[in-house]
Amino acid sequence: MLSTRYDFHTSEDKIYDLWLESGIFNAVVDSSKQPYCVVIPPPNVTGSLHLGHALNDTLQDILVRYKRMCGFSALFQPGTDHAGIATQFVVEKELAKENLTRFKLGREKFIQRVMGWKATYEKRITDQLKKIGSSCDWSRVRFTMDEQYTKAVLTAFKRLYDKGYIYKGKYLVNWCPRCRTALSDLEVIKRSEKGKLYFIRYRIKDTQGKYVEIATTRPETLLGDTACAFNPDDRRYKHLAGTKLIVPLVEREIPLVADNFVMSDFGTGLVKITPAHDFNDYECGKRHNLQIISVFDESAVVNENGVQYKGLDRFSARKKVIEDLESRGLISKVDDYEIALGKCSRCSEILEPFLSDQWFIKMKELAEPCLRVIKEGRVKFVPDGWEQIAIQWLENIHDWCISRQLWWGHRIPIFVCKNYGCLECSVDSVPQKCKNCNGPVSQVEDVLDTWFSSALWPIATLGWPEETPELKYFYPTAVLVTGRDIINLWVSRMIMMGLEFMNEIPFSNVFIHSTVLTLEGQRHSKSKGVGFDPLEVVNEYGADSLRFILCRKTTGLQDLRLDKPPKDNSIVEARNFVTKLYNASRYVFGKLEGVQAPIDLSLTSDDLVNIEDKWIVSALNRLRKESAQLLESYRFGDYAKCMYEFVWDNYCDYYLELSKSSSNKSINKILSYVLVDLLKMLHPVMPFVSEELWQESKKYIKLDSELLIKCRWPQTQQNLISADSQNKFEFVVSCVKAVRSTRSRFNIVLKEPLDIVLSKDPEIREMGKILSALANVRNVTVSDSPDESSVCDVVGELKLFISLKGKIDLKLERERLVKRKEEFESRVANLSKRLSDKSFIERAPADVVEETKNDLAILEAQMHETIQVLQRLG
RNA sequence: GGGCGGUUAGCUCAGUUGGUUAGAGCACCUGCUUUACACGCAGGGGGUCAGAGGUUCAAGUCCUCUACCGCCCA
Repeated sequence: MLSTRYDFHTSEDKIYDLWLESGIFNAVVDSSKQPYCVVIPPPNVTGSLHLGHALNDTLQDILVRYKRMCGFSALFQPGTDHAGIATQFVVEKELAKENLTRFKLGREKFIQRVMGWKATYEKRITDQLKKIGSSCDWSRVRFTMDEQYTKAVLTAFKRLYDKGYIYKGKYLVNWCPRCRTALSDLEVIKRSEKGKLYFIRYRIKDTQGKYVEIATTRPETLLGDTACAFNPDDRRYKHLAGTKLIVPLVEREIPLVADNFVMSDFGTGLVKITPAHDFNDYECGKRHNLQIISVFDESAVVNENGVQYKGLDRFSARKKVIEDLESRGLISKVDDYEIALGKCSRCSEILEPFLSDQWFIKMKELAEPCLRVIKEGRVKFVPDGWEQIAIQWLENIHDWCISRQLWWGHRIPIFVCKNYGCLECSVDSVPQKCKNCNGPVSQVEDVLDTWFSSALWPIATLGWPEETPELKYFYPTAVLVTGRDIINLWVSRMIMMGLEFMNEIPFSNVFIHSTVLTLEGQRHSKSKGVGFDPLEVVNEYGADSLRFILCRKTTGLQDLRLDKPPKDNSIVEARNFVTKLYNASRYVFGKLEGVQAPIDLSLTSDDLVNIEDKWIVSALNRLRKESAQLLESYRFGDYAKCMYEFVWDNYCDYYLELSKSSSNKSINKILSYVLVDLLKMLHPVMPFVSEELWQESKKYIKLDSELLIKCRWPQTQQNLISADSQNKFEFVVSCVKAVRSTRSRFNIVLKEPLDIVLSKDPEIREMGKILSALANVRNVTVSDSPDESSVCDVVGELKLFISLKGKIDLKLERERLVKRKEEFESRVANLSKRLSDKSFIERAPADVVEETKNDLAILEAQMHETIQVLQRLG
């Protein structure tokens, strides 16, 4: 016999091993089956998984397990992402603890260090995924820097390069001075922060005391000013066009130009132009052929162009510049001002626009087909609406800066000739000398943006550029499950690459799940000590509980709030549900214990003797259809909810209770039949406990599969659905509720039997048995003139009298009935009013009018019955 | 500034194409050692559906505006 509580600690590892041994996770290219492939969004090898990963993974695993049970050949593709900047950042932090830097180590040794880190965290991540039950094909784990994967990345690069889509150039890019690399615009976090607006006086050349006043939020960049500008429509400055100004402190002569980008209502309407350190200024500089003077080095420290400020970091430089300006009386005013800042999405450092040599991909050609498949709905976003994020981005697409000045990543396969700078892209071999001039060559130092490699994830994990059987069979994949924050960074780019290299979309559906937040609305973050670690919850409550609650809470909302007890009891709700299922199974097994042969589940209508038997089997068959439909349409929350309600309310509260006194010889068969089905339908969301119970039930029940995970999803049997049985049973349940409610009102314990009288024969023969079992009703008789000491409830279209013989508190009962009566009256009034409204009769559809008339008739009857009962009470 | 989502019970959320009395879980109150389960059973209280206006015979549901919260883009 099983213990009263499910011991997930001993069960989970054991069950997972059982699955592993069975080989069921291993994907098979099987032409007799339909493929179903889900690629996991590869977690970064930076650290351990958080709740967001747990959610992401749970949803995918639910889909994969469901589809596998539907007979698909499933591949749940696991793997991890090398995450260039992020991983390099964490390893550099480790080095710092040892007083080391990557430069001290050198590129090769540094890469070794990172590889060590990767090995540790890749294992940690896969272990975590196993802990929460993911049915990934572990024989196919991929890493974005694997040899095969690297080949895919470099091949993709070369093909794009050969097509002329990749170019190199000196551009102003978003630069992280801490990571010392360029970033793409999508990796910039834009924030608005409190800052200052400085009003600084620039002397007009060839005058002694004449100044103009400019406004800037970054006074230190004046060291690199090469112009000042105003809007050509601004009357205040028109007359000064063409004059020269002198930059304070560096005493450089610069022109005053007119340019449309200047907003006259900003500051004084006059701005300084620093093309090397501001994106707008850079464009302005191009328009006016301005000189570009860079005053920072790659760490944002002032270089020799900043003369006396050389060696100061940008923040100290600002302080010093302000001091010097003030001492010269050149600052006329300082205002508070909200400034827009770009921060590094990895290390939060304030970014600096930086002029440097970078590699870019022309995006127009790639974006167009991607935009088309989204707009045509060939790639469908669920819940719908999220495609707008992609569309908006694709319609304003910018070229993509793909070079990163990092060491950790795929080194750009371009070789530069030292003589003339000739470029050669080579993937298969390392060129020794220049094709054109035989000069010595060296490879570009930069690596590729991580997102360049992850954009290839669906094709590269399946073996591209080789034409592997897996690629042919599993591509395009079925659905991509991910969060909204990487729709553009990742999803759109995967579609582009899929279309470019496979000429086919990578997935037809994109499910965007919620962002997991704490109850207060913060993101869970281990480093900030906010929220909790999913593994901690798995340890305390079991993987099935975590999976269930994440599934249950997956509705269409952009956020999902989840915390740990005692603040948030959701996880307890899930754990209780697991226990409930477990104990219901224990009950069934208890009944089967000692029965000689394992019970055969082939069910015929002969087995369904009682109304509750027909009801539960009918409802079960409806559930088979409903649960499948909900999963097919990604309505995870509703799927969990309908399973929960069926198990708890229908199966446990009613059917199990009734089975205790059932006269049906087939009762054990039906109990088992329903239970086995529930285990199957719960398996996607609660794989461990359902499999554990399946294994246990093998002792008593003839099952069609050794392992639950290998079972076929139950098919709906239309002939077993009976609306009539369900209606009848629901009627009896309302009678049960009426009796229970009366008991509670008059403090009549369950032990004491009650007699009831019905005003009409409801023609449900089993009613007495059910009422007896669920409400301890002794006798049910039919009469419309019950004894004086009865209380009455109107159930459906008849009256239910409960004989109480002196136990009634008349006053209490009268009060209750008056309240009842008033309720009926107001509802009757409502409906009569509606029906007496000519426009309602004329304009509402006939069936609605008919229905309303019916409802009114019933309500009136109920109201009259109630009034009668009241009169009798006196 | 442009686009999107949210606002329903103390909390977290459902509420299908408008149609009787707006639901669930948790929390709360009352009763119960009913041998599957106290991680339980039974009963109960609690909502002017963010606000204003409109469309309609009929609005939590459709339209407009406002407020607040969040996300994306500039």
